[in-house]
Amino acid sequence: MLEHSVQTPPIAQQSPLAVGDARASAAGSVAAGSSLAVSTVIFALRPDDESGLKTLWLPLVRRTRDPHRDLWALPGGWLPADEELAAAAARTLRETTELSPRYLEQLYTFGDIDRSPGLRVVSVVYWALVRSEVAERASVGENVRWFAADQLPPLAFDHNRIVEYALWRLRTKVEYARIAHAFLGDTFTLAQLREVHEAVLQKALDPANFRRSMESSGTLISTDQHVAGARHRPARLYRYDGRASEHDPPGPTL
Amino acid sequence: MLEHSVQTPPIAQQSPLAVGDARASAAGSVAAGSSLAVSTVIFALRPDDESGLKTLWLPLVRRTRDPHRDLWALPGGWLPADEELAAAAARTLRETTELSPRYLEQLYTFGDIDRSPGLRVVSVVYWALVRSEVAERASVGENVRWFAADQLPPLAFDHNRIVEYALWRLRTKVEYARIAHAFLGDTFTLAQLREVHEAVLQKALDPANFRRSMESSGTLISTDQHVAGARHRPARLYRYDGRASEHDPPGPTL
DNA sequence: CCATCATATAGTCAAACTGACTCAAACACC
DNA sequence: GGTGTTTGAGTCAGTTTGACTATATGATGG
Repeated sequence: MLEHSVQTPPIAQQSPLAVGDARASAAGSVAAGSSLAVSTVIFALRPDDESGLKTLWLPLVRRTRDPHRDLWALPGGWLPADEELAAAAARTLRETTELSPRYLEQLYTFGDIDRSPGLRVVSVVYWALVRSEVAERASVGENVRWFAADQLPPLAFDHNRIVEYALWRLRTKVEYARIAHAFLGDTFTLAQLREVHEAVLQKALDPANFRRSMESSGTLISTDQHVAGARHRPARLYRYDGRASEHDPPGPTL
Repeated sequence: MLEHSVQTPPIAQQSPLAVGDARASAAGSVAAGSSLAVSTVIFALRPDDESGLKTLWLPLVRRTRDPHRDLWALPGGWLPADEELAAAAARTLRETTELSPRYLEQLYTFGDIDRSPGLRVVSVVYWALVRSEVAERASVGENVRWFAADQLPPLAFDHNRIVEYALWRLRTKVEYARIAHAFLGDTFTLAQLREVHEAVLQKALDPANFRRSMESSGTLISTDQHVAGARHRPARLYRYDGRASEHDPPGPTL
């Protein structure tokens, strides 16, 4: 287990801003003068209209004021002084989708001077995963809409870049971390779990090899339940082993 | 190259604040009211006084005002409205150590409500690597001192936690990313590079296997120079292949 | 000049891991 | 009861990895 191997993580860059439905907007001046916002990239799996295969989708909100009025943007808002960062991310998620995140993690802090016209805004961006079935019936309104993650229109600020980075992170992380189950219910079949991996990685995986690697990962608990109904051998239901990963560092997840 | 394998990256948590020698300190109120600071965890390799082996060291600054007056803290300060985040990190690094970073990357943004008494402060924290030889003659004054990374005193705010997280990140990243050379000069022997890895990972590595893995990584360019003088076979000098990693996502490094 | 020392560098070997693939099991459906 | 489809077990070869052996080469000291 030495040095170099496969992938090299990212080193993103500052950039956008995030104000879905920001509230107060007076350009207050801090110690040295910057505004702090929190935004969230929310991923869910949905069947593509055409292929029927599941793909990644995310909700965006329409901006109702300048700058970038009428453009779509990531859900977010100014950080209240009395709210934790992750809590603010979870709240904006809930406000736009009426969902609770199954997984929520800080992505990156974007702070380029020029990413927002006029006011300097620093955005702490989180990324979240929500369950597919729940996302199906998630609220959609005039100013909230779900988009296929790889077919986004030009977004406000540099939110396109943020989503790109979040996608990169999701795709690289799903290969070594146990996060795929965040798209599923408490119990699931290996086929369902594999479907998640295939949707995220955008490539087919060998069922037998996938099974082998998941079983050897030690993160699955097999139940004695099976799903019947399909015209083939019933699949066993599994549950995720919630015990903390031995490799995590400092903090918890949420 | 499927799913689960070795390590699971972190999910740090909010926490500290960072004001080495902060400047203005009026508790200005932003859009919703938080102060934004930038801090940097600066790593260098230094020979341990006793063992002579190289270990990780980092510079801290003594706080000259409340809160936590006289405690040691990470270099940092308030974010000027007209300065990029990474630039602010590099500047505080330069101001405290008179060095330029060979490697600089955003670590995490800490923003727990209670991590600073009184004022809510959100700190964007960077981590940096500097060359060992240069760090040797780095400035040290009454209010700046280098500490062994694994023997820190209680620091201001939750800077202890930040350093722990930065250490975790350095140790996991050195195994898959090409960052070890940031501790070295432009050319180096494989023994020197291995020494860096050993110091960071705190374990001995097999010279032959290390060589094999580095050579197969494709990131080393062998020069035709050798270092003579030692009482053994001369070691070849190598240079790092600066071409961008094919696996990086969105942004550059700095 | 030669023996010795210490590390550089090359090569070997077996266990572990991976991707591709085969095959029996088991249920729905006709 | 036969057919179709996916589950779940197992095989096999190629690759990777850790442990280890062996040779190369210059400095040093007699």
